Amino acid sequence: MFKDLYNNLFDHYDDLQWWPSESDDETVIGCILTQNTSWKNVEKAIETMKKSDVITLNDVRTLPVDKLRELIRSSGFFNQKSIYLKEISNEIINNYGSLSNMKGRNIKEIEDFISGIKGVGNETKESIMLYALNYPVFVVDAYTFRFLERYYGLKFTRKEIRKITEEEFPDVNSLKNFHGMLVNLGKDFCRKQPLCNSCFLRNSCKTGKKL
DNA sequence: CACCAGGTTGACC
DNA sequence: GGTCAACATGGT
Repeated sequence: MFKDLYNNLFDHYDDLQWWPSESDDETVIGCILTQNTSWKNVEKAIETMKKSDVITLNDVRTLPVDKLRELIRSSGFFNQKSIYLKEISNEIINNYGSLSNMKGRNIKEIEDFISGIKGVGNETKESIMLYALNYPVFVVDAYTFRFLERYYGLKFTRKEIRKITEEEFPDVNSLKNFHGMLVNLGKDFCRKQPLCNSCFLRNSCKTGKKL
């Protein structure tokens, strides 16, 4: 169902090598910080953290929450995100010791565990599963819902999107790239006409933006 | 000035 | 089950 779409996107974007980060720990941190926030603001926050040598989940775990809150200020929602970062770092380290110890386990066990962490909703969970832990889980975000509805003229539920994508693209690299391409597509078009079929995958667009 | 960004929570129905 | 305000910074 989505294979043609994937191939069309791939022709334009190629392999995007998502998620942009230098480590699995940083991926998890980015997953929390990017909640309803532009990636630019997240990059600033991560840079600020790095300057204070806060790089790993264990660094986050041992840092006082007040200090952490100031480091991530630029990412917005810093009061709740600083708590979320402390929560997920504590949970992962206390229960598994590290992210690498969570890899290769029963997928449902890990998905249920992550779901139980405060501050981790569906999309954050899916992002961590796919990009930090390499489980074959598709990430369904706001761009995905908006785009698929316009592109196919159908409304999809999260469950449906995950079922279709995970059956059609069982390899994690395709799932990673598919989500990354959809995010880039969402950024390349304005919100009011994000999916503009008349311009999708063409050189010009009525909105004035180009793909 | 208004609106949005790679969402989540808790309250409410 | 679904809906909704609150959360906060930085860019356009």
